[in-house]
Amino acid sequence: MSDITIVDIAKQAGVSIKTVSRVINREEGVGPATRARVEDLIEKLGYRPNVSARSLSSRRSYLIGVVFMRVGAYHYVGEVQVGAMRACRRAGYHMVIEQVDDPGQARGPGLEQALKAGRFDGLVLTPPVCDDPEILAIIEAQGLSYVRVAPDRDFGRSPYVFMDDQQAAHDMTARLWDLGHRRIGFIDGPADHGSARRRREGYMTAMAERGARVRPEWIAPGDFMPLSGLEAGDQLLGLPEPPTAIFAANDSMAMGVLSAASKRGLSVPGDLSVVGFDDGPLAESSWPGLTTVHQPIAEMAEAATEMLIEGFGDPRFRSRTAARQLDYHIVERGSSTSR
Amino acid sequence: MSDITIVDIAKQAGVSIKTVSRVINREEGVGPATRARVEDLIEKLGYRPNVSARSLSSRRSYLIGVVFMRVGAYHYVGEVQVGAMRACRRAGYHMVIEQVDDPGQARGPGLEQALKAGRFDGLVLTPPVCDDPEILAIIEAQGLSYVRVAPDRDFGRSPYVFMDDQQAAHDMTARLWDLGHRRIGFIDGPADHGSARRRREGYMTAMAERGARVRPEWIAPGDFMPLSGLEAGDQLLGLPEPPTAIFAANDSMAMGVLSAASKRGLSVPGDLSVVGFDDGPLAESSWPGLTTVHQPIAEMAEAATEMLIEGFGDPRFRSRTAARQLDYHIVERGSSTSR
DNA sequence: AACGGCATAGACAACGTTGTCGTATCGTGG
DNA sequence: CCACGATACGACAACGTTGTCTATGCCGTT
Repeated sequence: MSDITIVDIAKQAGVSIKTVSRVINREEGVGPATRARVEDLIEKLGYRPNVSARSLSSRRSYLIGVVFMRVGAYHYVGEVQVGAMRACRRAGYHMVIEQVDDPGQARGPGLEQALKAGRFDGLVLTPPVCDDPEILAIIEAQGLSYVRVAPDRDFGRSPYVFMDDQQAAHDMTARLWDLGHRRIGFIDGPADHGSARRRREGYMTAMAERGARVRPEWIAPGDFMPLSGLEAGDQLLGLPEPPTAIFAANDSMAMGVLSAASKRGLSVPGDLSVVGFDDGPLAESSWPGLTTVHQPIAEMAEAATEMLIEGFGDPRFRSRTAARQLDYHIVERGSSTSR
Repeated sequence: MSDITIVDIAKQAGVSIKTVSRVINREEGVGPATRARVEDLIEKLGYRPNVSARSLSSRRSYLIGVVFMRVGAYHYVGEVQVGAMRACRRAGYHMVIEQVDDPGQARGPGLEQALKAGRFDGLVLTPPVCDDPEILAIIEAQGLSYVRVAPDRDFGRSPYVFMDDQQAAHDMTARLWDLGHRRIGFIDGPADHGSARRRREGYMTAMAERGARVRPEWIAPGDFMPLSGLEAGDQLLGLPEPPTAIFAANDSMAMGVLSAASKRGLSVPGDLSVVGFDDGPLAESSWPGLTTVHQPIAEMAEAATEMLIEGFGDPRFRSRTAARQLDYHIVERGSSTSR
């Protein structure tokens, strides 16, 4: 156990504990010589301030909560954690993760209690938690700062980080077009899902810009799960004039399309190009590898955490509707090729 | 912000703060009437003890660190977190996650600093961190309690939780045998990976018990990645007398085998049965669904966290070589059938 | 009646840091 | 040479809890 305290450092340096405190916190009012002496001692003894004492006194916990819901892909949450962790480390914060299993649980012993315990200097919220009005209300009632990652609405409610799903889908569609594909199918996501909607619109816009008439039967419904991709793919490939390329609104459904193709004995990308959206682990591990849009999830979480930390001390933080946009990019793998 | 403190409760209840403290901590020495009155008041005012003050005074942080390395599957880490979170919630602990990106980083600003800050009542270590001697040394130097999940060696070094990989692989092999398969291929994992070795041994034992001679070419090398599964599958299916069933040492490689089969125009499970190990998200999302061994990852992490929390206060905790074994089960999906 | 023991409760000092305010010391301008 | 402001530092009281020690009341026993 790290038994040395600020008092030990102060004694050995021949200064008061307050001076040591000043050095630790990079406050001014310490002469260069004194500062150096104290810093050396801290280094030498391997002293680390006790975080509990620190937060008790300063009313800051140096703790950031990352709130998420366990839906579908572990991948998303995992990437968020990686990014948030990077930012936390840099700023000397720790990261506590808080899981909300279902909206009802928010008021149970879970989230609310955790928030009330007086921890957390701020929160990073990920979808779909960041769009849950009940949870937002609880958080705001506690007076906590928070930043949202890829929120779907209430953009003015807090700072947030996002990427342009629509433009990304547009680019991907344009890419297929440039490869010579003209009959391009699209597999939609859940109806109430904002990202899914934006992706569909990107597809539609790109097609329209190129003077292509999107036939209604080219757009098949899906729910982001692989099985729905299989069914939708089956449906599209069963058309009298089937598409030569299929753009699924996420990777999982694209995987389903690969299965559908294999069921019909079609080779990918020879007979059919398939592209997805997300660049999750599935995209790499499928065969052939999936051409898809890379979402910078870790980077978005990192940026969000950064914004949060920078905003501490600013009382008007919550109303500052800062937003940061990050870039996607298209990852070319084996599942798409020119016609 | 939760501005009410133990003092407010004490005043309103007409008792001393110490008595309130006793109620909170379920200590004895409080009369039933007093206890009830205090409890009501706590409930009514929504009071939650300030964790910083608590840990400063009690030298307990009510914080548990989950240490992991970001390798391969998000799924594993995700499940670990789910399980550990359950145990933490029950016991009123919070969960801080600490990522070790590579062994070298352990001594960098990352893990060691985090540990020194005097946080963490204990740690839960997951593979492969739990087998890293350097990291274990750092942790032990801090005098921290820890429990390992599925360690691969040094079993006497700390309490741990595990499942019987060998028996599971044995059962799975027996199952294929009972379905009528006689030529059963096996795709191995990385050479230095303990679980992989145990799974192979389970397969070998089961075959041997049934009097089957395992031809060397039935065992193909792999590295737990899907591509290696594809190659190994290709190799096995290219044999003059190809196996009728392939058992891959993990799900990712089993996915590769599915691709290999589809490349050769073989239908699964009609022409070939394929089974895996892990029951990760791939197993559900593949087509056909993968028959596989379900590893109770979340449950193992939960048990480990429980052991950790129960062990607090026991100074000889680390040397208590308690171990808890959890059960696997086989999940039947569409990728295997009788011959 | 006196006493010991138990159940219940409170007073007070930690815990290790930061915030507030006070005080030397020093250089500088008048 | 003095007044004065800046600079560098320290004393001391928070912060909200728990740990330790002590006090009170009540019961049963002798």
